[in-house]
Amino acid sequence: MSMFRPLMRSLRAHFGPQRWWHDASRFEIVVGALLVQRTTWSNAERAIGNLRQRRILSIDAVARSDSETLATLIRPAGFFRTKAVRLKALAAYIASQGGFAKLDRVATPILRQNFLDREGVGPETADVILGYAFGRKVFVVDAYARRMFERLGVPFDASSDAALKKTVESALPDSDALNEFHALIVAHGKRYCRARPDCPACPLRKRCGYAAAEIGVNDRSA
DNA sequence: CACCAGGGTGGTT
DNA sequence: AACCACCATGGT
Repeated sequence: MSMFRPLMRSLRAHFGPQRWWHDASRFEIVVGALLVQRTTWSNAERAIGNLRQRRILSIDAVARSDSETLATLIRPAGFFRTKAVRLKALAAYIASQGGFAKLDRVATPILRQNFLDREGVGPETADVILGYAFGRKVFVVDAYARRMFERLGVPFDASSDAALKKTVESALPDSDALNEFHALIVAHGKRYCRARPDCPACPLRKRCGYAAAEIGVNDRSA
């Protein structure tokens, strides 16, 4: 069951360190997590750049801005009207709870549910926030992870993200490792598996720098 | 031109 | 529970 560590090592050897949000503020991570939904990071980055230029990258500044202003600024991220309302509400929520310092005292399961209760924050976004902005020991289950593990023949219940999440969280030591693992899985997915069910160029099949046999699991895709 | 990207929500069957 | 339409920009 502990094939995740060797998998992460070979992914890192292949793609190098990812360093998502390495020099970003905690609130910027929250903003990024919401804005990047169903779009590219480059588009989300432009939106964040617009917010920064207008000095609207703090909890209070976003909470005080009107949705129309936010919508204009985050336009490149797509779904901008929807996201503007949700972003403002999310900032207002964090402010209402006394900011990050107070939220840091909340237990992970409770904190996760609190974020899930926000409009526009689903399982993946909540876990990105918990993992990257709060340093909680959380693994982000996304489409890339499910597909990769399925291809590798990792036995997991396809109907339960929670089970897979828990399994990976138990296999890796801390938040940093889980964050890096998720980033590496995304890097792999973007490079090789983008919108291709058969994934002809996928290194998990042939030209694999970290072949399934190498990490001790069965390769179903072969 | 079509298809998709680091999702989530609300409605229908 | 499994679908569906919708949200919308920017890249290929």
